[in-house]
Amino acid sequence: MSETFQAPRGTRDIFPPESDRWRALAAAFADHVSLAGYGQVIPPMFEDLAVFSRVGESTDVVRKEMFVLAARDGEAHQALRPEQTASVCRMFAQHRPPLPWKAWYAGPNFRYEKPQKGRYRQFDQVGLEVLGPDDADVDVEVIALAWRFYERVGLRQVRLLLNSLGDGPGRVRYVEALRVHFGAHLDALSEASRETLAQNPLRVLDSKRPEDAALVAAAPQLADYLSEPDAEHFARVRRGLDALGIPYQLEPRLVRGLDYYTRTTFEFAADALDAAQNAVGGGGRYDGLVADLGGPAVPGVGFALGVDRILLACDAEGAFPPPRAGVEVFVVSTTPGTEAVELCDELRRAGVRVDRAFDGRSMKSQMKAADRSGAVVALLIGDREAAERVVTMRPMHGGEQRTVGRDDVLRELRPMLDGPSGADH
RNA sequence: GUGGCCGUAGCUCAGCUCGGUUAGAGCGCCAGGUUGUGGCCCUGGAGGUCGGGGGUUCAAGUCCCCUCGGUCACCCCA
Repeated sequence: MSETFQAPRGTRDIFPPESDRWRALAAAFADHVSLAGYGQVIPPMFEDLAVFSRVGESTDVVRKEMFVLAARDGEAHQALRPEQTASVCRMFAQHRPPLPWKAWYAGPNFRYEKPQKGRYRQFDQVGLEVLGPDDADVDVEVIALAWRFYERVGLRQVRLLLNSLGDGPGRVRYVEALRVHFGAHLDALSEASRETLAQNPLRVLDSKRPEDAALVAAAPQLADYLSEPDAEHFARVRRGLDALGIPYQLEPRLVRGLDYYTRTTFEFAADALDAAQNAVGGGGRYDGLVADLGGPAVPGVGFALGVDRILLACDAEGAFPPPRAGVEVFVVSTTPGTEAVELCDELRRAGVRVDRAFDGRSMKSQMKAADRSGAVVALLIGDREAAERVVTMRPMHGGEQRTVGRDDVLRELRPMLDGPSGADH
């Protein structure tokens, strides 16, 4: 067993029909956000280490979960991306596309974590970002697009958690208040949280350790520290969501794992998901990130949705089954000639989905293969058919088989194939 | 990084408690029963260094130690 290779820890090999489902989900997302004017961007899968460092020196993502690439000189300057928001902002800072800039993306990210259900070292996300507008309506649009996407794939048991982290002076005062609050009870705080406090007091609120629960509950409320504009912004976000009938749950302790978030933050929890990792998406505003990456002071807001977890949640809810795949026609040939290769080629060029058997197996064996392929029709070419330039068409789900002229196959076949499920996807 | 549970055919598992002749089943795969025809049925076949290493023993899939891997959870997050 030690001689055989296997996929690296935390990665998975995906086969049909699951891979068909992945493709369908990505296609659904592309279609979904195209309707709202977003264009796809494809950033590289690795970046300068510093690009990701900007998302937060104090975060686990940066401190211990980065897949750092060893360069030839032995120095580490680059890393596989742990998320794509930073890459997209770097793209913006570098190329300066016109504002507002609405971009979506899809693809794998990498975090060096210990795997468990719903958490992998390579995981796929689809997401989008809007750079430029400061308008709360953009926050609403972004959240709504995520919410409607879950609806679109058929998920029902998703909860939207919403918070505002504030920004500017209010944020500074709040962080200071937290530092004072937790600092006064250091001995009551868990070891891990004491360390977090030194790095980023906000994130202590995120602690789920039981020993911290009382202190976290007694902590100052962020809402009391929001500046007037930030409070107004947040109110507008909520009003927009109300208008769209999108339910949300205010979660004052939702600070999220990346340091760049300001003001609106949100997360989507899949309640049907029987796993500890039940966040199927999240995002928020990051008004300072582009500037941190050397760009202009342009505000931004966006989200990322976890493809792996969405699909797990779909499993739990019986939603989004794999699309029909496979072929419609199967060619069975027991002749030594080129009839089968020619027939397959002709039909495929006409857009018919065709497979066949190889290695000169017996007709019985090939018929079994035809059955397994899911084809609606089998086309048989034995010595008799070859000699007479004809093909026997056998319906696989009942009906009389008949023999037609070789040149009439395509025309005779068409009515036997059930329309739309045919040539597309 | 820490902890619980689990590693026997391609897959799902029995056998391990109380060590003992050629390690089993179902499904899947291949072939035959029908010398040109699938699904059901019947028969046969291929396929396993029992995760790896060490130890105990006359004898280890079975007992002990180590190790690797998987999985779930903590932490954190998609």
